[in-house]
Amino acid sequence: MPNTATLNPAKSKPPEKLIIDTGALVASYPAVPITIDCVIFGFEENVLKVLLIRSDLKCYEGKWSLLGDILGETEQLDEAAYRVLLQRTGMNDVFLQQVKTFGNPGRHPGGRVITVAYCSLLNIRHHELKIYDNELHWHAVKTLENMAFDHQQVIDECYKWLQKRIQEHPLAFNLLPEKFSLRELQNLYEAILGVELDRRNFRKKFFSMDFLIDLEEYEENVPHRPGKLYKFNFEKYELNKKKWIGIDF
Amino acid sequence: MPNTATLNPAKSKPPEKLIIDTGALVASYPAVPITIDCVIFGFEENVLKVLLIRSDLKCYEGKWSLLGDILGETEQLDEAAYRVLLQRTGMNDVFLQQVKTFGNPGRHPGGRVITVAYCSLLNIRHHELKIYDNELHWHAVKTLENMAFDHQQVIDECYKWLQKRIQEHPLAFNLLPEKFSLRELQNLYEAILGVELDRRNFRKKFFSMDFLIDLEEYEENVPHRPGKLYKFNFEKYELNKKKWIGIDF
DNA sequence: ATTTTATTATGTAATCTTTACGCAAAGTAA
DNA sequence: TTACTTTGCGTAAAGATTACATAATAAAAT
Repeated sequence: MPNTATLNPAKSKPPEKLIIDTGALVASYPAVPITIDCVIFGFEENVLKVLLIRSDLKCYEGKWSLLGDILGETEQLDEAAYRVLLQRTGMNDVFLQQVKTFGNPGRHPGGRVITVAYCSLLNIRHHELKIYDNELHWHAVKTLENMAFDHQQVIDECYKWLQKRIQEHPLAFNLLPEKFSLRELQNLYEAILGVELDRRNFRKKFFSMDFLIDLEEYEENVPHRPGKLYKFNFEKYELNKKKWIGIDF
Repeated sequence: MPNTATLNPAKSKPPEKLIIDTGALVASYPAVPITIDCVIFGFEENVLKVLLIRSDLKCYEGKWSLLGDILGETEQLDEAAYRVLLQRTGMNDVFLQQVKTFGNPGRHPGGRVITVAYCSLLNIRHHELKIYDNELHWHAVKTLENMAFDHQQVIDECYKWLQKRIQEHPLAFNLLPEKFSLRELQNLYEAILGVELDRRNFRKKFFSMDFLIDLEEYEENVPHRPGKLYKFNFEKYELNKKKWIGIDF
């Protein structure tokens, strides 16, 4: 027994009988169908959007649904999420992260189905959609309605996750073109967080973090003075990112 | 169609045929057994501990396992996690939160089992264990070994979650007695984060947050000058907690 | 009773960060 | 040319963090 266990010999009892046939054990467990749902965020015209399709269930006729699929029998969860993305959008180089599992017994009209929600971020401009089955389209996150299943709740949770996460991690750059102006970056933060930020302080903050590479290039075809273009230095970020957040709540 | 959908009528196709029999649909899905595993953290003698039992599988004989159980057929995920906690420890007023779902197809020797990991925090002193089946005991998190399944990985993820979370949320107070000294609070942070903190600045930080209630009571039976006791003002925290974190990474 | 020791409690100065602004320069449109 | 918008740079005040100093209190040792 490891030295870390603080045993109480008077009370503690070892397992009654060890199970040998683990296969029979697992076969005796009730099983539940598992799906993966992808909340795919994009950013266009200064609006945060999410990719949705029409539900193909009669009882949700006309309603919108997340991109999802059944988990393959030998598939990893992450693997399945990347597969859903690839099958439904044709894209495979996209940010993706598990956010939360939803298991309300009544969430699917056909019986219990548990879904693992993944959040994904992509640049709408860079990744042109090539598949349009089931009216696959971008919808503004702020004005969603007519969602099938519990997908409004799933999106709400992923949106909250994104709002928090984008403040502490360089997620924004997955939603922007590779070359972006500081104004575009600020518009993205303002749209996602729903706040107004001071232009000059925002700029100062990002320059002080020192992860932006000045490309010495300028915006084109803008109806005003063109801004400088930057790209994010992911290599430098990986080496220098904050380890210590600090106690504060 | 909602005004938020940016349709491309040339390419977009509605669902081919709507599914009416959702029950048959769900019944056709492959199903996977689901378990809930609870990573229950406690704090004792300035060491972060986790509650474990002996595995009752022959192939993991002598190895340690998280407290878990199969998800009931009509049970919510959170509900099942609270049930596991109550059944295995006799406690029901404990902090609990979903952290991550683990679905590696090879993680269980008896076949595919997906587990939803919950993180739980409790005060070892306040909640005396009353059930000791399967050698239920506290183990120091830092020196774990001989874990069954992928439970080392599950604990690692929950520990990382805790390290981050405790800096931004008042979780610490679930691990401490209701009345605590600032020294105890600091010891807890130092043990969980694995850092040394300056006593004077730590104290200043917590006083400036202004969520500690000075009980005008003092420690007893300590072999030195007794420190003042405090409790955490959860009501005030709920009203005044930070909404805006700030961009920083 | 006095001294020693450990620990609590409070303070302060220097540095860094955040916030709230001001203003000149560059490009577009009247 | 002039007005307008937006970029880009700057600065001063307030606030937060860091590093370190010292007095006060209680227990234990002399």
